[in-house]
Amino acid sequence: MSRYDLPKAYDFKSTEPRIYEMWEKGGYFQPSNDPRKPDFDPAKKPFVISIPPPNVTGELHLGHPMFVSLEDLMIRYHRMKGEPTLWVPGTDHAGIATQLQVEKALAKEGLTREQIGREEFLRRTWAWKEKYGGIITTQIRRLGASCDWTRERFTLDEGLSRAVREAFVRLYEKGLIYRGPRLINWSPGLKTAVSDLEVEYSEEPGKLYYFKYMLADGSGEYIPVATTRPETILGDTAVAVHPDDPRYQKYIGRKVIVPILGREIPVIADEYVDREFGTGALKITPGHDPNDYEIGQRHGLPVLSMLDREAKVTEVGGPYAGLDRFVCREKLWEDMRAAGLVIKEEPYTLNVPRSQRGGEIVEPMISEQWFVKIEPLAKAALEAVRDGRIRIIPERFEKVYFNWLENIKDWCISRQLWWGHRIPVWYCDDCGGEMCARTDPLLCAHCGGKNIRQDPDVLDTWFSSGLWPFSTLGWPDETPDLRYFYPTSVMETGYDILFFWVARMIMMGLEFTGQAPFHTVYLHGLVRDEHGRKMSKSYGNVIDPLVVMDKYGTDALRFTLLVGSTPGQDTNISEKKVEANRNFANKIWNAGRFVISAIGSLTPSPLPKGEGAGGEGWTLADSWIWARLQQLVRDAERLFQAYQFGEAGRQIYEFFWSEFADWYVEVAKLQLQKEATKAQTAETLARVLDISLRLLHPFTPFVTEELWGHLRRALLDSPLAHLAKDWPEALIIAPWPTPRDPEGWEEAKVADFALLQEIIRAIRNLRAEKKVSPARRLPATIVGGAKTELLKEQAEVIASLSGLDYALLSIVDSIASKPEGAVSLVVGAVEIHIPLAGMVDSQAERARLEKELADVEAQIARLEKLLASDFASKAPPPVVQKERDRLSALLETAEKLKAQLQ
RNA sequence: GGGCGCAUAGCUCAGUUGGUUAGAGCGCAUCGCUUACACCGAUGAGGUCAGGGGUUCGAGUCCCUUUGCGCCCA
Repeated sequence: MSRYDLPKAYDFKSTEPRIYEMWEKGGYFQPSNDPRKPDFDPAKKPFVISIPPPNVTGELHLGHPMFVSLEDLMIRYHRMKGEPTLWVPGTDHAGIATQLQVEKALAKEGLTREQIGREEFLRRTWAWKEKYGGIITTQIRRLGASCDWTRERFTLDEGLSRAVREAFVRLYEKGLIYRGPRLINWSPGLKTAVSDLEVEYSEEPGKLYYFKYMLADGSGEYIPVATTRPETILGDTAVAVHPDDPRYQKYIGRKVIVPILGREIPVIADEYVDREFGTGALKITPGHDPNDYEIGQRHGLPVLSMLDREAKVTEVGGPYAGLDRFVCREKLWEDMRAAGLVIKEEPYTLNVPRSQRGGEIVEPMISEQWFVKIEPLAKAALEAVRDGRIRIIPERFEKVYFNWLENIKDWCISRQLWWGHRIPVWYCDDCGGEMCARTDPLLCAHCGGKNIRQDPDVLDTWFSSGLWPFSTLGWPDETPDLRYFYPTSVMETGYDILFFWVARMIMMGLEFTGQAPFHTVYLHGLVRDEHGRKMSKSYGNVIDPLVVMDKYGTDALRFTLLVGSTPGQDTNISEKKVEANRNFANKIWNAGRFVISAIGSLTPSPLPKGEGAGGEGWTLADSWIWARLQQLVRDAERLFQAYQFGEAGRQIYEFFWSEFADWYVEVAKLQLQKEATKAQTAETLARVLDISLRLLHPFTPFVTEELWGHLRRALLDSPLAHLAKDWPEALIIAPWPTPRDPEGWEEAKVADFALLQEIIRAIRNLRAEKKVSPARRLPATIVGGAKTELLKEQAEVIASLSGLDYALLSIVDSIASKPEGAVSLVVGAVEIHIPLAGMVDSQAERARLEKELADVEAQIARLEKLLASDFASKAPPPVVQKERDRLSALLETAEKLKAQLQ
């Protein structure tokens, strides 16, 4: 195989790993201007993204390729623009998820974490992380991610742990962290608190239970009450009615008796009560319901915890103590029925709070937890978006963001887990003192006692993720990286973690660094299956990105995700789409092969003068493709600036396939056969391919890098070596094409070429309709009118692309009468007569022309009406002119058609 | 209950300062292995841009409204 004899189909399997290694080893992922290096220039403005850290032991799913594609695209674009570019990679420790996996492994050995103890458990978890933690980053590499792996971080590594500690201590010292018993969401299975955000509500069929709250005075009177959770009766401390409810007003201030337990509790009045719901009387369980908790606070009601950490009934439940919450529900209800307290049950749709992790029913309960007083932080975060320091794309998510921050509740940050950042607070058993410290204390700061112990809880993983944009750069130290790369530029992630993560990063960034951590938030949508369904294992519609990449290549997957998505909008993916884009990668490859072989066939010869392809000596096709390419460069740049990456990709795709490959390459085949145009054609092919590959590189980095390398070597070995003399050694750092203003000649050339395309299409269409064999070259007479000169010049192109016989093609200014036995086509002012001896049915031919004339006349009528209306005076002149031009072309066509019908 | 999104060709989707006969991919039909590519090429069929109203010379695009689906928050 000779040097430029490339395989017929693009082989991504052998290419991708090789190219990635070349990039990484070549150091291209590291910023071109680096504070670690001696020639560092602090004045250059960098472009920085911190990766949304995937779970360290997580599995690759389509969400990863989505964010990697978008971020890598932005990073590559800015890198090619010559900006110092840094993409900081890393993973997070995913407290609950990882701990669950390790516990699962333990369970296989018949062990629990309590049995082996905290220390041993953590040792095992670290071992687990070492074993599986590299998988996800390897997979992210496979996606082509050009992040600086020398700066990879992990939320539990030493530096970041110090950042977490520092952040906690600062908030603590500022009085923004407090500990106390509050109503929180408790996960009985995991035995930890979870934050409000980690609870999802699902509508499920259930029952509404109606029963009697007997008056304590022994009158036999009762208040009917409805509840969805009868077991919580055991924790009731009041019954509430609406103050204006005539049914129950008389009971306000009196006492009722808790069923079975016999406790006396008051009847209170509160406007919160919805008179329409149930019976209009509400049982109040402050210990197990957020709304009841608030009512309880208002009325100073006692708070009873009737469930323990495992959601079993406590001693508050008297005879039911020790029962599981759901068993208790049944039992209590039966007992109440026996006691004649049950009124009825009816079917009811419940709103069941479930843990986002694992799906078990979460129990609101009172628990001693750590909280961040969030309001001051939220205020600052609101302000940063309101005043434009941070912009969210798409904009509508700003509203969502405001709404959440305006109604935010204090953040429960403690988790009763072992895997995570331990809360840096110690308690003294001697004096009861509490201390929060940056370094582990040995003695009590208050009494000097040795009997101190650290709070057993760890912090919510999102607490450390919130520090990510600056902790990864070295904070709290004023490192050179932090000084230069912070604030970062764009935060790109899914809209589903706007609250979880983005908002918290903004709050923390402002609080700890005084600066917004990034100026732009770009939110992508969720990836769904081809019919818009959420992917789920149980449904069996999960698409595994690794399988897809094995089958179609990384570029195909990336292109599919990038082009198929709009900011903030969910996107549906199917293998079919990826396959289509695999075909596109192959198209790029083969067009490239063609160009390279054209370059390889060159012998030294002079080139026409003039820059680009608009000047003297360039053919119409040369000028046309150059004009179109320059337009593409302008459009792509505009779209990139507007974060319209998908649209940019589509336009590049369209250009490459439908203009460059389908038309220019076809014309080039002809031009390459002639000595006079051979060199310039190869040059144009090379230049257009080069710029196209640069534009495509952020979308499909592998195939473009590979091909560009071949193109570069082919050029350097050819008489066109000067074209590539300034090119760098790899496409990844090749300059992004600079948009240039049009030079003035473009419009006419594009219009001329469009006429050729129309003529060629008309002839091809005729051939297809008349079933003329593709091999058969047809004679033709083209009557060009004002365009005769142009058509004569382009006769070979027309003949070649439409299958006419060049030797039997005559192009004339005008013609006395239509040739006998010929089929006639009309394209604007141009007539084409093709003799199709024996194939022309004059009857049918006449009908065809008549139909065409009718169409044209309908359009003429429409345009004449339009131009006679206010449109002519009110629309901008260029728009009007366009319609006038169109009309005159139609009039000419009609003219010709009529003549033919005579 | 509040907020947001979506509804465009059989399917999946583009269409961002409103410009006048609406685009792509897949699928479908007919033809073709022409020396870059059958992971291809050529040609074609297919749409009252969810319904109604309004603004405008002009609306898929802006405003109001109805219907259906989805999401977020409470």
